[in-house]
Amino acid sequence: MTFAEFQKKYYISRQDISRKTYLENRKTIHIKKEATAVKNLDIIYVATLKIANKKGFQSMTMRDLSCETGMSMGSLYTYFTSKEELLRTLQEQHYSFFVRILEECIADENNPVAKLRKAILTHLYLSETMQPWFYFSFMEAKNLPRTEKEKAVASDLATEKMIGDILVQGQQEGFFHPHDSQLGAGIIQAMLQDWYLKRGKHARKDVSVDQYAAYLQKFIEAFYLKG
Amino acid sequence: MTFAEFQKKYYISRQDISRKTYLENRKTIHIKKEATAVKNLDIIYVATLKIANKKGFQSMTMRDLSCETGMSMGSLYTYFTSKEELLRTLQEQHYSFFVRILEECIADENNPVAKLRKAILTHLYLSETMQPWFYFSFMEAKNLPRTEKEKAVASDLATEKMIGDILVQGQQEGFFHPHDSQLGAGIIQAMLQDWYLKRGKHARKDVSVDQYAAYLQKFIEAFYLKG
DNA sequence: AAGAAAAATGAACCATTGTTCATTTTATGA
DNA sequence: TCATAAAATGAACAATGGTTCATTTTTCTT
Repeated sequence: MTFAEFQKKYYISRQDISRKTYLENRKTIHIKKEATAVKNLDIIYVATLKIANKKGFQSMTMRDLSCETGMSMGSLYTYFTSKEELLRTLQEQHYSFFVRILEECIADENNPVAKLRKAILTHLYLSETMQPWFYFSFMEAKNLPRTEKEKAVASDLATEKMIGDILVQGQQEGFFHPHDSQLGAGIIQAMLQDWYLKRGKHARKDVSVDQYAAYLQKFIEAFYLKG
Repeated sequence: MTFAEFQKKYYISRQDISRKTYLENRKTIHIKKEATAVKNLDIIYVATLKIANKKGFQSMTMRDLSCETGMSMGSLYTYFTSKEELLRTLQEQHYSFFVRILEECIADENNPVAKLRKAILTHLYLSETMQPWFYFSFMEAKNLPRTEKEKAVASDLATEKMIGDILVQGQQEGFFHPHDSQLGAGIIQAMLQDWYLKRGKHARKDVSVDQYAAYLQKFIEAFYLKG
């Protein structure tokens, strides 16, 4: 699967994240019409990620957000009860979207070599699709409220464990060299993170996600794959 | 060279960073006795990195810093003129320390295989020695004042270029496979960054910097080294 | 088109936080 | 031991920024 194919298959507009936000927070969002709420929630999310990724969420003022979204202060507060609640909801909704797609993608492969390839590819494609949130999630992790912070840490470990498990399986079945799978998983994860943390650099070098994925693949397989 | 040997050879107490800060900022630091200034600057730097790495520099209040250092608000302001100036000085002084040691360490190797090993090892050892600052520098890069931000970006690119140059040299001299050296340098850098960005995780796994270095070495050489 | 419901507005409020400075405490040296 | 310089103090000030709500504007319905 190429990135173009991935986008076609898993394309879900950003608005679907806003829609779920609205449906799950009807009590606190004082807007009656779904269309209005979804449209504005999307604007707020995009603006928040844009500003926060430039100057940090703490440094982003509600006036900044008001300016960027074109909405008044009071209007913003009909969509969430506080700045912290905005952070919480944004994180929660994007995270649950990420988990859903990831689980949908993986698990149909069985051969460890193919499984590793699929896992790496899916992660890269997802982080490409949702780059602003991946970056945000990494950089703001320490500022997240408790529950969301724990989810972020758990998600990080889950990703690492997923890769580690594939490495272990590959070793047991004789496909991979018997290297330390924990260290290996950590390093592979670091390579995956580099893609969304250094997006600007990769863009400047004109490296596509497919080129990056192919290079990673070769790099990793040179060390692990037997024969 | 092991990490223990590196520490012995390049050990410079943190106070040397404070001392240089004092000597270069005598006009703004309203303290007459060097010993007093150096001691307190060190306390301030350590506390700042500690708090900022936990909650972010913007979220750190001067009252937090006063509490952590045990110094009064007024006292803090005899060591720098503003919170931003503290950030600037801290970054500038640590960065110049880092560059000095890095340049001292590298450049005596000529064979590209040895050179790559030395570069990786030195970077890991330095980031181990100055972990709080490395982490800080990565996470706060976007909040740094203009000059310091540019230095941080330049430093990042310089590290990548250094690695890339070694890869190119190795390819030209026939030691390395002809892989894309730019992509390779970026990925190696990502592996190096993982060491100081995920310090807690590595500590929990009881991985020493020497173990990590050895693993990286093998990983990278499996892909690049011929034969 | 008019009335009612929904949505948006932004000035005002107040807690927080960077910064200062008149005063107190500590260190120095004769 | 006392006088003076050095250093530290923390309450007070001013600006910033999150939050609210009485009012206005827009949208919908009949």
